This record gives sequence, structure tokens and C-alpha cells, in this order.
Amino acid sequence: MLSNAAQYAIRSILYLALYSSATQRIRTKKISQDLEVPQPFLAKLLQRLGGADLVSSSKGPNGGFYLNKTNRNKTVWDIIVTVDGTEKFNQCFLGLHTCSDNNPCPVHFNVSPFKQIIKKDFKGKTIAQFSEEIKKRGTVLSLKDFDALHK
Amino acid sequence: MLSNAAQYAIRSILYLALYSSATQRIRTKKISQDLEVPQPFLAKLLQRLGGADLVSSSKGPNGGFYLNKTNRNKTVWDIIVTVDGTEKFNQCFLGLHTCSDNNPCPVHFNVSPFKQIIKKDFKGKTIAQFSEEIKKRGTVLSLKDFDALHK
DNA sequence: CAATTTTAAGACCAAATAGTCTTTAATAGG
DNA sequence: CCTATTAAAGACTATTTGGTCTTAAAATTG
Repeated sequence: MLSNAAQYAIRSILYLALYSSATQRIRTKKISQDLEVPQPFLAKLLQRLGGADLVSSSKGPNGGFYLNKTNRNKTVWDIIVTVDGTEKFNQCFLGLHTCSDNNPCPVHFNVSPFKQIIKKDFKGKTIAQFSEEIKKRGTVLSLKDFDALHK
Repeated sequence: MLSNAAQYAIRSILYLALYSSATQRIRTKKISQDLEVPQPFLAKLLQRLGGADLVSSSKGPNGGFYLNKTNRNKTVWDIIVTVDGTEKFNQCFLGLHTCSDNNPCPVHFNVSPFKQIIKKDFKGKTIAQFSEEIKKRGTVLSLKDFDALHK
């Protein structure tokens, strides 16, 4: 459903929400290792996310990426929109352009309600809230892949 | 979520379920026009579906594609598996290979239950049952795009 | 059995996504 | 102010998916 890029983006931003701050910046090398994502690809992606004001960065020694206040008030939906656009997410499961509640395809009501709920979830919660939730639920619910690795 | 090919495949097979029989075969040209799908692409796709025993065909004048008894007892899930494989469908929303109920990613419980329900729906109903349902619900619920076009 | 119509098969081309590499610019620290 | 370190920028390559085209083979009809 999401592109690799969007998946990487969401995971990176949640990672930065958990572990970075304006004074504790994180280099792409470390992020890519912890998230098991190709480093050059991630670098370019974070660059894009920077342009969309979803992450912050600074160059030079002790530079790297982090999230500021503004960044933390974005949503997962913002990330998806920036990286993949809305089209793929909203499109009919069978690819019919005319599909809607009034004019549904044969699987519309099997699929559509769920997509609405997921979308609402992703729109309604900020990155900050999301990361609080991850912390609260502990390691079981956390980004296991890199939580374990992070020191 | 599904590839174009899988979407075309599902729509084509439901179309054949509604309008074809062993004596009433349908040519790729007609199918592609009614479904608004590129004809050569569809031809190749139907060829593959034939190999997987999801559709039947015969060559020559008055030839074309149709569904036999066996074909009609397949499920939408069978189509998805044949065309796209199971991987994409079962994979974690954020792309984590370790993600599971025991070891969930941050969005696992937002997404996973829905996928299970959808999958169960698609596994549990035969093409024959599906097409009955489409007929029963009338044109409103039907494959509008081609239902309107089909004479 | 010849002509025509249709799928079968497979080589081919195009576009999107995924991923790499190299050069430049900014910044911190000695 | 020089050097090292980091992101920014953009050109480049690879892989996958989507889609086309051409030739062969099967079946029907006269």
C-alpha cells in the first residue's frame, strides 16, 4: 500500500521523535543502520522531508537530523501525503475510478470502511502523540527492530 | 495494495462469471473495451490465468475466454495469490519483517485486524457466490464501469 | 483442406520506483 | 582560518511493473 520510501519516512520520523532533539542530532548513518534502511536512499529521503518541514537538520560536526516543535506537530498522514501523495491511498481496491459509496465496486464495502478508519487514525494524531504512545506501551509495542538496537 | 494486473484479473474474472459460459465465450477485445483495460496486456494476463486454471479458453472463430465449473469455484484470494503472490498482502504496513501480534510495529493494531477480515472475505467466497451477490444487489452494487456498457 | 479467427508464446519497449555515487556547501572545533 | 564532518544537490544506474508487438498454433467454417 505504501511505497518503501513512505515506510522508511514514517519509521525515521518516529525514530527521531523518540531519540533526537535540537541538541541531540542524529546522522543518517546511524539512522540507516538502526532502521536497516539503505543509507544513501535515506539521506535523499530525509532531504526531501526537510524541504517539506517534516524534519530539521544541521550540517557539520555534530550535525544531523532532529525534530523541532513544528515537526512534532505533523501527522503520519502528512508524511504519507508528502512522500506518496494521496492518490494510491484513496483509490478503489479494484482500480475503478468511478467507485464510491453511491456507486460501489463489488468489494467497496468490504474495504472502504477500513481505509477510512486507518486514514482518520493517521490524520488525528501528531507525531508527538504517536511517540508518547509508543513509549507508554513499552518495548512490546515499540519499533522493535531499532528499539533493541538503540544502545 | 494490489497491482494493476491483479485488479484487472479480478475484474475480468468477475466479468466472465457474469457474462460468459462454455458456449458463450468472450474475446479479449470485448473484455478490454468493456473493462477499459489495455487489450494486449489483458491478453497476456488471461493467458497466465488460464495456466493457473482460473479461466478457460478456446481458440479460433467463436473462441474466447469463459469460466467452467472449476474456475467458478476459485476465490478472489486465489486470483491475488496467482497474480501478486501473498507477500505484499501479508507484509507489515511499515515494512518491518519482524512485525506480528506478539511483536507489533506502532501501527500494527491499527491495520492488521482489517487486513485479516478482508483476507478472510476473499478466501471464503467462491467466484460463483461472488457473482451471485453482484447480480442480487443489482446495478448499484455491480461492476458499474462495465455493467452499463454491456449492451 | 484452405481461409479466417482467435488464443499462446515470447521478445520487446516504457515508465516508475528504488537505490547509488560524486560534488558542493555549511558548520564546528582546534 | 584550516580541517574535518556533516547534510544538500543532483546526476546516474538498476529493478520492477506496466504495456506492446509479432509470430505461431489451434479451431471453426465453407
